[in-house]
Amino acid sequence: MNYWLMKSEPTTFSIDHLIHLPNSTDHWEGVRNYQARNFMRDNMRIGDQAFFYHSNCEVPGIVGIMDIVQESYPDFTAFDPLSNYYDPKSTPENPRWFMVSVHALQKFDKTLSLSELKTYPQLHEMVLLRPGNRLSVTPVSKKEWQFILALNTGSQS
DNA sequence: GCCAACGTTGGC
DNA sequence: GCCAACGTTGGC
Repeated sequence: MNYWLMKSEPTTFSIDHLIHLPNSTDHWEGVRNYQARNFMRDNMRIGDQAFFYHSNCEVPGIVGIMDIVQESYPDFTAFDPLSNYYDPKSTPENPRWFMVSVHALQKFDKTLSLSELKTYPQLHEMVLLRPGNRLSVTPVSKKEWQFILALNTGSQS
């Protein structure tokens, strides 16, 4: 099983949005970066788990946990001229962008902030924390995953 | 809202 | 295939 971190701007799509959908499940739309796409398309498997990360907001950080419930399929928002994610170069015959389906497992009581994550030497190698990293989908090592989960023991909802 | 870092585009 | 110009991301 692999572990991931997936970013979303909460004003666009937050963990609360996800939790309140039927089955707390939705497609993860709008990834328009090749490296992030490749992680989703080539490496994500059903049962993998991912941190839900809020970016570009007051307190950026990890806000909960998801699991992958459907492996990659074409991101249909790319086909919709009315979508913010429309890309005329992606067609149903030859899709360029892909999405997975995610399911919320848990929301943390409190955001595990980026600034706190940066204080732990155990996390210094995290892809998220690498200088200049902007990838919206990044791998998380098993050790990093377990360390972060342990930080939240006792503060889960 | 600023801006550094990075990715993409497109002329040549 | 180089690389300058431009657009985007996302912390601050």
